[in-house]
Amino acid sequence: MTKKHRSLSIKDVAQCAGVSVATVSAVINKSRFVSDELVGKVLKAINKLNYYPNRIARGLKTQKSLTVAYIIPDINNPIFARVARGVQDTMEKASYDVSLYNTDFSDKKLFRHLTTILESRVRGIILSGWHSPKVKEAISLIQDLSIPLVVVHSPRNLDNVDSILIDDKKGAYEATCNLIELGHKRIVSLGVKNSTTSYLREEGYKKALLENRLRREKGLIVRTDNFSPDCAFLTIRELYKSNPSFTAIFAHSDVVAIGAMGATLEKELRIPQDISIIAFDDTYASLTLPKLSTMHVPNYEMGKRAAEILSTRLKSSSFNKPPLYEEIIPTFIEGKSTKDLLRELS
Amino acid sequence: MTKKHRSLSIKDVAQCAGVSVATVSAVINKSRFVSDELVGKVLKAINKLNYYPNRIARGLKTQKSLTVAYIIPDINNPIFARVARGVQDTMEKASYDVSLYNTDFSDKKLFRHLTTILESRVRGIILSGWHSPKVKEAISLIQDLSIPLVVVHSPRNLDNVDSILIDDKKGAYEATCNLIELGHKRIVSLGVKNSTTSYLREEGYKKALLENRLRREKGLIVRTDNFSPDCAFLTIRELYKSNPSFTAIFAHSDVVAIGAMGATLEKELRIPQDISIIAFDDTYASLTLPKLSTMHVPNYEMGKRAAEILSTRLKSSSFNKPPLYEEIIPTFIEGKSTKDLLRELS
DNA sequence: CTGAAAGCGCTTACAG
DNA sequence: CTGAAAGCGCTTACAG
Repeated sequence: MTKKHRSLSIKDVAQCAGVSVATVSAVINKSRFVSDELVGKVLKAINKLNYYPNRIARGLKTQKSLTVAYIIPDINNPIFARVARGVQDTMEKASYDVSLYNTDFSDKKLFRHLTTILESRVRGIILSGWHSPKVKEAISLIQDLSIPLVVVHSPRNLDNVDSILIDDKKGAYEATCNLIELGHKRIVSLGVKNSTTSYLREEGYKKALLENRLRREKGLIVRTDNFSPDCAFLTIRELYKSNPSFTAIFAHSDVVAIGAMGATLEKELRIPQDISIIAFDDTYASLTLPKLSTMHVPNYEMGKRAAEILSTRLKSSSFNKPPLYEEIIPTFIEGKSTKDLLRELS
Repeated sequence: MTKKHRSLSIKDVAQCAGVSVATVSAVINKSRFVSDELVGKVLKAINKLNYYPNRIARGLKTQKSLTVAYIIPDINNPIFARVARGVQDTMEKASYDVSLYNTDFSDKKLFRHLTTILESRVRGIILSGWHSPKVKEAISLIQDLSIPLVVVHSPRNLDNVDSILIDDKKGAYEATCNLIELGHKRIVSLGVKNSTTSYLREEGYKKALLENRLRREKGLIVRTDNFSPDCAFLTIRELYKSNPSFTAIFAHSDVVAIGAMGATLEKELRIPQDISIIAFDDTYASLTLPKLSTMHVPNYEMGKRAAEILSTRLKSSSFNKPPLYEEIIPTFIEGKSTKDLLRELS
């Protein structure tokens, strides 16, 4: 249609409206008073030409871009997808775009993306997920360029950066107490190897046993290879063979809980009549049969909060305030996978 | 640290290296020969200053941005999350960024985002998901500005735009045939109201019955209110009361299949011994107990393909080629939710 | 109340 | 082989 492939500029509008570019700019941005007459002319020209102001050029001139970067391991993980929505919805209100970068837990990808991000002169960065130790290096890189950064679901050993994360230990403590209150005494902790998150959840489990004067049995603390149902299935199947003396399982995530459910069913035990299961995350809990009781992690809200903090930092007034550190406590969601042993006895 | 809050420019580098900006530009972009000596100086300066070239400025000058927009209903839907990864991974290789926009099926949001997108002078757009009829208007808007567009999982009634979608009818036909081959004769079609996708899947179901000379029973074709397990649960529970004469269910998605599983279990029937279930999408199929047999939709690959097509369009040579229309056939994934009735008989 | 002009950080002919 | 200068599309003092 259009002969030249260049998109329209403010000059074209100015010419069409018979005014100066300064005036066009002023009416677009309402940055200074313009007489009704000229406003009318400009608006007419904009409509006639189907003109969209060029954000890029504006960003170059004003030295501020209107995009923020959101870095995660993988958008296919529902945890990050939910955080992402929280981030998007909030930044959108402040009329920012958000560009998404998946690292797949790879340092190489992380740093490659970081280069792009820094070249893109984003206004701020939100980083989430448990990356490798090198993430510290990445963070310094960002901070050296004094780009506002907030971190969610992050490693704990960071300081000097706004962080928002889950109180894993407390959540696990509450999950375990829940089981104990139902009368369970022999409770499995189904964790995952090499995961800080899982490590903390195990700590919470231990604390709950301790406080309730229950014996901690080494054999009931198991760790599977990764956050997948299949690994967890094998681990719990094995446990049924070697040490089938438990009545409940605290699974460190919904995903591993699903594996535990499979092994339990295979053993021809019923959930919750024979075995109670409580999970963590609330990603898939509402889709299982029976529905899993789980510790709900408010990922959407965490993303929202992260974006709010970032927005605040972006208003330069609060640029130098001390870093925020917010720890969110998961809440118990009752499903159908836990049973009250005491009620049965009475 | 840095006194001025402006980020570094090519000028700073030029000055530090004692060369002209043209030379700095040349070494960064390898756009013309530069003597080893000057290359060395420039590189040293870049490192010393910790300089990142400004993509925005480059985009302004070259009249091409390096970002594409990806518009979807909701990143929390695993279908779109998977497509998104396909898009990201592919665009990334071509060193594009992708900005993500969620519409939640709202026209208002769609058009608001579109404004932002057009102002951002993105290089191309990928649109996916079943939006309202207004999506046609959105598409013309994009095409009027001759911005390359490809559409995935889209309405079917579009022409003149690169499209990549699922052959729902064929997939459903194969799912149903699968059940028929296993000896099932009374098969439920569990669909969803007001969904084109589901409508097409129902067509495939009917075709399979017809070709296999099975009677089509009105009572076995049910439609639930939306793609949620709970609605499907109620619908199938109702069906067990009113017309419990079937041995298999073709569920139009994994999510509704989960509801059907719940109702089946509630009725104290076993899957697959008493009732076979086959689903569609392969979003949650691998997480259910038993694992659902399902029709796998290669969302990642579709996103990848969409991005490839977009990349090709971006090379202006193929700018005017006729629009592509690719229909992908889902593949059967065997789970544990279907049973061979015939084998039992023999 | 409005316009002419400088400049944001780049790239790219054009000289030399 | 390299530099000076114009210009991408804006915004914003500075005049008037």
